[in-house]
Amino acid sequence: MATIYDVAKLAEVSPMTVSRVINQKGPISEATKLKVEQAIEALNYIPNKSAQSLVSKKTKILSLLITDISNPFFTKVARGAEDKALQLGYQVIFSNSDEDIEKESKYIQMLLESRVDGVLMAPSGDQSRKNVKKLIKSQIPFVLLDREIDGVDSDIVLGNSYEGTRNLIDHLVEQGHKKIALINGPTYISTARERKRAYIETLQFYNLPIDEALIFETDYKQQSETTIIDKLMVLPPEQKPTAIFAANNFIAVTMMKKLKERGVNVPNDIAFVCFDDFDPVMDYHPFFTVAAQPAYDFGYLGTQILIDKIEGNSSQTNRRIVLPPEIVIRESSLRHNKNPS
Amino acid sequence: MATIYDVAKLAEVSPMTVSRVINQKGPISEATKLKVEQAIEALNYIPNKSAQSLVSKKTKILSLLITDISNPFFTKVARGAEDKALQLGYQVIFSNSDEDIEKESKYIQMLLESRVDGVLMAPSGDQSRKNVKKLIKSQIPFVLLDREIDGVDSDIVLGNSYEGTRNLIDHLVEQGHKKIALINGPTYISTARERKRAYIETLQFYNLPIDEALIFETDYKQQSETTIIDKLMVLPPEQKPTAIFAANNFIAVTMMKKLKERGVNVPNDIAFVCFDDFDPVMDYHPFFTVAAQPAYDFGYLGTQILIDKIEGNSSQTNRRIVLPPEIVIRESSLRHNKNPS
DNA sequence: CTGTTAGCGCCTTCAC
DNA sequence: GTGAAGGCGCTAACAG
Repeated sequence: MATIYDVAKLAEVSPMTVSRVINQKGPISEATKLKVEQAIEALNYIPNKSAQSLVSKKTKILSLLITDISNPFFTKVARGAEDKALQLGYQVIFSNSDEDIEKESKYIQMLLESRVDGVLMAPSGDQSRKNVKKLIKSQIPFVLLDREIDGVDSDIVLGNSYEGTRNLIDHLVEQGHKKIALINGPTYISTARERKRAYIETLQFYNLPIDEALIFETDYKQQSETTIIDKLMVLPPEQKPTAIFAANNFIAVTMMKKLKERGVNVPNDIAFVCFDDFDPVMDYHPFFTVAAQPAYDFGYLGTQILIDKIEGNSSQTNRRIVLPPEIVIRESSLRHNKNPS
Repeated sequence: MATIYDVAKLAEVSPMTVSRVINQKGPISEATKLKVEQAIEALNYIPNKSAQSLVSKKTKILSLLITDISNPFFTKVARGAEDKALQLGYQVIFSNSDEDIEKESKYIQMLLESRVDGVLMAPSGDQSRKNVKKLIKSQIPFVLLDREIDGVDSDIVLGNSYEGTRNLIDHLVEQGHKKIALINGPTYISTARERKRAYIETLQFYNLPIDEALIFETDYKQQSETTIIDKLMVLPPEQKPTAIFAANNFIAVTMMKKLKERGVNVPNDIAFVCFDDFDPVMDYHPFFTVAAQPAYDFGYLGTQILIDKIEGNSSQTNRRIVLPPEIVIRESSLRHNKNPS
């Protein structure tokens, strides 16, 4: 692999001159510039970023640390992040923590070693505080995505979990539901806390009772607790919920599968709503009533803010961007009244 | 940010000794090792990968160059790649070419500059040959995913497009269909070529006519040609297809949307099948009959092969792994005979 | 078991 | 407009 010296020799100039033409800075005569470019071409010379980074202390690499790219929500976040990164000349390394603090910590260590210029992170929960502290200690800029960490103030792009939840419950109540089960994520994750708070406060607003037997906590992962449905189904008729609110899309899918196994029909036997949308398949064959978040924008805006920080175009105060979810009412929460199509 | 020299000074040893404990190689006495570790801790020292790379000529970074992470197919590929990479101590940079050779070329340049140790690539088409040549010229190991490039022999992991298509058509013919439209991807992409070949040969096998008016070519992207459905719908009854085969999931979604707009019911008015699956939402609310590919394995195995090549554990001959698709028959290709549920 | 020397490829600084 | 010297942080090769 050719180096700047090889090019210099061929072009009969100094390495410094070659460096100048590569980086297009400093004064160069057209003639020598041409010679150098020909030499670069002839030798198939490609600048070595490791060497550049060593000097410049910039890698032009961002780290995107999410919980699971398989979740359509994070897929869109990733797409948004990558688009903005490309625009601004950065590359992005992605990592899946799987909601596991150990895995997350391992990645934090790796990204510190890589000297990435900045980090976009959807923390696995409040326990991520220690990892964020590491970033701060190493002075590497970061932006949180989707989830806050209790007690840390930082730049962040997230959705309005409270509002989305309230609107979803509003809808359910309008449909006549009074007993609504909440199948939540872990409350050490800020979104789950907010969704629970909104659930409770909205029920209270409607003077509906809060029944602890209808509130569950599982995790946001693909395989969540399937016994919840069983517990719900054995409840006496006067306590059994007529609607379920799942706190994210993965929980929704797991619960729906279980309901189906149990022979429970949605929406006729029980209504169903959830947070987060699915992939574009829903565009033509909609089913779930959801609070859909602008996930692409989480990534896109988060990356914009991050790069602003990296390049020092940023204000000192932390930015906090809260994006509203869109309530999309579909079949899963609407009791069939006409002939089914 | 502390360097190896700072650590050396604090621990009262030479930088080389520090290097040895970091890399856990070479003989070290327990005593000095401890001293060094304490110094590392005290200074919050983290090895600089750029510097290591400059010396070792290894970055421990892989490039995953796909067309669009938003496609659930590639999402799974990415997940598989990342899982295997982590196992083996690599990080992965991901990029979306959007089926655009220009964008792909730009990324190839970037990854060459980054000196990634290897590349996993789903080429945008046969025109990607020039990019692959660049990789070869720079001697950087690569593995192709999902798509072959006409005229290039390489390690590759892909699906069996021919078999998947044949099985899908078999199914349609069994359902009594004789006029089946093909809405294909661009034939400069190997999968589209194979799917077309299988489509034609299978129809011939059944002594069914090949009607050019039923064969279309659009692209594999999210927004494909929507006039195709219009063209299909104005065909005279004796020519109008009773079934549609879409060559990938994005095409399927676009066509389904258009059919819906046009008031055409699937599967009652027309049957529908496609290549590639969607996200897990389908697990409980299945609709599309598909040839589902083991996308996760594409990424997982591809990464395994790539790292084998990088680390020289590889045989000289190129490996070619062809994974069979799974035909999943669902609602979209089955005419309703009972009361709809 | 530990240290010294030299160099990876590039760029900053300062001459000319 | 161009070049020489030195150093970024680390490690291979050799010495002791």
